[in-house]
Amino acid sequence: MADKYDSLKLDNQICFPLYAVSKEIIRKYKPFLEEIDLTYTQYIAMMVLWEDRCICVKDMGAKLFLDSGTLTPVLKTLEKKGYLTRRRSDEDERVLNVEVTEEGMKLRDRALDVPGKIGQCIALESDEAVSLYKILRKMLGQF
Amino acid sequence: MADKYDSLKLDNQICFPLYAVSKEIIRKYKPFLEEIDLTYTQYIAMMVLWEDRCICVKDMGAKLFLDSGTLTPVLKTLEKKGYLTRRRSDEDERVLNVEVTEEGMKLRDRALDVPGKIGQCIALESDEAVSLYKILRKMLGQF
DNA sequence: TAAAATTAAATTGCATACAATCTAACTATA
DNA sequence: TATAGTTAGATTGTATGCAATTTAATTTTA
Repeated sequence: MADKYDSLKLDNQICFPLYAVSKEIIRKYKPFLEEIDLTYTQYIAMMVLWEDRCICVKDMGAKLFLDSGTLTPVLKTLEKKGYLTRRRSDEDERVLNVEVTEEGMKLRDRALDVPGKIGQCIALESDEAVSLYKILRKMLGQF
Repeated sequence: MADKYDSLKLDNQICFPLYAVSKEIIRKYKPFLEEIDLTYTQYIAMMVLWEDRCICVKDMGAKLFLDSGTLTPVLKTLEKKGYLTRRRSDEDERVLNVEVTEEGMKLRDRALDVPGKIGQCIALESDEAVSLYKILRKMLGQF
């Protein structure tokens, strides 16, 4: 029954369904986020700003698990859209502070129904959602 | 305590940790997969071929949740590496059959220790791994 | 304090992802 | 059976994502 290659079967992977589910959910976000002219990456960047108002690229990267190679173009796009400003720190010129604009804060109200819409797409029992959340958070803590 | 914007906090998202954990694990794969000259996407494509030997692009896409826009260049790269052949079906010229080569099958032996190495990086209790797997599979089934 | 080391972003190069479009081939139907 | 519709892959364009490198600024250290 069991052969030495079982561990390489797609159905026995734990990472693959993680990868696939993640992509599929982000795909579900697309139509809702398009209504407020954001991509998923832009959306999570704005989430950070909606909470922190002003944060440097490094700290935002730490929260989002993204490096400057990814964040720089995303933040430049959001700046062009008028949702944030980018300004070097006065104390340390290496640091770039990203600050949400009034327009950026207004966007939050337009995003308010996105989480609910996504919740409807996922359809997990609440106990499943809780344990999924806990396990993922535990894993994130290990990185 | 609770405000109307709570649902938009990064810490209250279920998709974000899914997205972040998925990326971080794929990053963990990188050094192990580099030893056998594969990227993660190439690795899961090879996994399908190690099981099925010959499969068309559409069916592989259904298994991997990837479309031809992603798969075509991945399969062309794997063809260049000599791990598979690409040939139009005789019965239906629209269909492209992808078949693993002997060289591609040899690669499976070199990949045998990858799952174990990744398992050590993840460090989940076995009950957590089981419920994570079950929940993700259930979600995948809904797409 | 001058040189070395470190740090934060930006840049470059490569590999995905995916929507939208295109092309060729097959199928259904009037 | 001619035509409309459908299907499978490939292509195009845009947006990530990340490793590696670069640049400028700051910190450490000899």
